[in-house]
Amino acid sequence: MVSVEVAEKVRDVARKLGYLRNPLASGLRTRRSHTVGVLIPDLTNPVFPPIIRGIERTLAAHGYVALLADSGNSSKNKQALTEGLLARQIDGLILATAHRKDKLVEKCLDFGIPLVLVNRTVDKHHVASVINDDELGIKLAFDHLVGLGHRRIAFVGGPQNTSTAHERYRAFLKLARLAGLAVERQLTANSDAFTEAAGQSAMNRILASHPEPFTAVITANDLLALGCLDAFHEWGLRCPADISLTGFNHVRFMDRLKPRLTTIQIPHDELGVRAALLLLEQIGKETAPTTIRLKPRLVTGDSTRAPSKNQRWPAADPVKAPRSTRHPRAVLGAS
Amino acid sequence: MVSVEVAEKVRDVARKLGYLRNPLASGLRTRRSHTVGVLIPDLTNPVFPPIIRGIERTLAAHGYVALLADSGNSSKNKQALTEGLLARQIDGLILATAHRKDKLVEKCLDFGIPLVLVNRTVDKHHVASVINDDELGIKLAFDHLVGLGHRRIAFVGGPQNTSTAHERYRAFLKLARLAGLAVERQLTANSDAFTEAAGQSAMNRILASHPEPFTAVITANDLLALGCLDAFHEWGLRCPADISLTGFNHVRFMDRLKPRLTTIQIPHDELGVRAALLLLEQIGKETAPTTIRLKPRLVTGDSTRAPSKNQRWPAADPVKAPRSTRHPRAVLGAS
DNA sequence: ATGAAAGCGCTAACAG
DNA sequence: CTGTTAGCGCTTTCAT
Repeated sequence: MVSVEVAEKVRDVARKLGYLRNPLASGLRTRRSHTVGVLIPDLTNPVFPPIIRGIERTLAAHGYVALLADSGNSSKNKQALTEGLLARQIDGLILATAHRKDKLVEKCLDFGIPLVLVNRTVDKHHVASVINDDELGIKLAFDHLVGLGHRRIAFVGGPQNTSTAHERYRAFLKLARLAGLAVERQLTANSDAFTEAAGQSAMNRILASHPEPFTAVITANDLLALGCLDAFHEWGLRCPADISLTGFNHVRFMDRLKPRLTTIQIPHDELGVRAALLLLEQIGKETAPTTIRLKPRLVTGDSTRAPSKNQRWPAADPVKAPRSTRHPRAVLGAS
Repeated sequence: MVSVEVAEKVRDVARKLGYLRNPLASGLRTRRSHTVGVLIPDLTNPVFPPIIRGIERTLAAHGYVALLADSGNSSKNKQALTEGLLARQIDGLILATAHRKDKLVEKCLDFGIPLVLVNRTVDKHHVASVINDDELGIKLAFDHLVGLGHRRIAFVGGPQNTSTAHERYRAFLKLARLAGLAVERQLTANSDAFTEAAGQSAMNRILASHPEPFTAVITANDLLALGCLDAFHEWGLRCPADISLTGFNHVRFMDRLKPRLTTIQIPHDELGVRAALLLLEQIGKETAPTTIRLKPRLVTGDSTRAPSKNQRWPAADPVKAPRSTRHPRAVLGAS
């Protein structure tokens, strides 16, 4: 070994000459690319940026870099993009796109690449996952509403092929049963996307079934909640005067809406950080698949209040406007 | 050459065996990684996700993949992350972090790597850039307000070391001069970040100088506009009853705020798409640095209306609350 | 035309 | 312990 100061000098000169070690070449030899794939369903969905940020920051701190791929909610893309990532010799993969039964997840497991699911997981929990405690989240909303005196509570859920939507729906049914509330089929509607348009249409379905008046709605997602507000508007219902409403996810700016939305805050940043750490650990050495479940908390706005004695309730269907152009493009969302 | 069908068969078998060409190895030989670095200042700022999405989608369509790095607004990180990206043999670099005089941009130019700036550019425009036409944007807002009858208009700008903030500020001064409006120093304030907190404090400075009443405010960014709303609230001013307000960027959900914000929509997606295309072109062959300037458009909400005959105006400073904890963490924003 | 061989930049295994 | 060499998977060049 040469003296430390000479070594330092060499390094200095190397830097000055603009030498940068080529990690691709070294990776060719060591089969380590120090690169991780991150596949998300839709960057535009406000849920994901903070997660990605957490992932990226943590990876960078460990000398890794993120290959970002946005599937645009298309499973064809998912497939193709993942193949591209794998070909690029990524050391591991973080998927934010998982469905409850997910072909791609199975393939990746078969492939044997270190894999971590974030935000959503699969039914068979044999994959490392970092998710929100959705049951707790719904419980927080439910208890909050019941505490305010609500007894007839409706539910607007998301696509049941995602673990988040499914868990939230199940949690609602369970809590309602435990609390001794009659769970009427009419009072729940699951939409096929986590979007405002889908939420609006779900709430419309509930209201169009002319149920006995209910005083509160729990939704599985903030965007769905926004859609409910649109539906309320159509039917001449006021929030929170006639109906209380809760969201889920605490998307930015929700505290600046007409009624500030009461919602469930999930630790997005930490979700990303923990996912990255879990993956790095797995890359280091074989590990048994863990599921990390982070605790959400309730953020109270003013979209919830005690039920009113003289609730206004629509006598008939609203006059349909020619076309509600509020949501021109159906952008598929996610949670 | 063997027959086409045999070639096809071989490819099929190769796929079935799970063969994926290793682009790292081929890149070692060809000095093409088919990889592009994307450096952004803060993923959490709602301006960037759609830009990145546009970039990522376009790159993917051309067989490229994005190495995403989030500098968290720190220039040390910028430096380090960029070095990491360059070492990884990226074929090109997209920077969304540029300042008007940007050391890093100069370095990258010296390095000779294909470079495209997006959203913001540098003063010496010798770099390929895809930006918004900020002068036009401010003109749209200005003309809208003047058209409504406003004559005394204030301006809240952003950090003048970014081209966006600088252009918007200059455009405002120019338009005011051309329209023959007296431009009082008191009526303009540039904040040091594109955040709600910075906007609030800037508007507070203006109001605390006790200027002759003004009837409208143009801001250089939606988040700054939100901060202005907070300041209005502190001073007992109503928007739009007492003061009209315009934003800039058309951030999502701005159309659901208390007063729906009148703002300037810039084509974020296209910004990303065009930046990616410009970079790919440059990677293909040496090209003269172009600046692409995309056209924004006005989105009218109800934060703007004709000036009121009986405008309410604060007689004294507001009673200071112990501390406005509205913005606990100062998160540096960007535009 | 077809096939063998060299080498991209690096590291790990190997002699010296 | 130090210095040399082979080879990661691919492309390109050079013989055949």
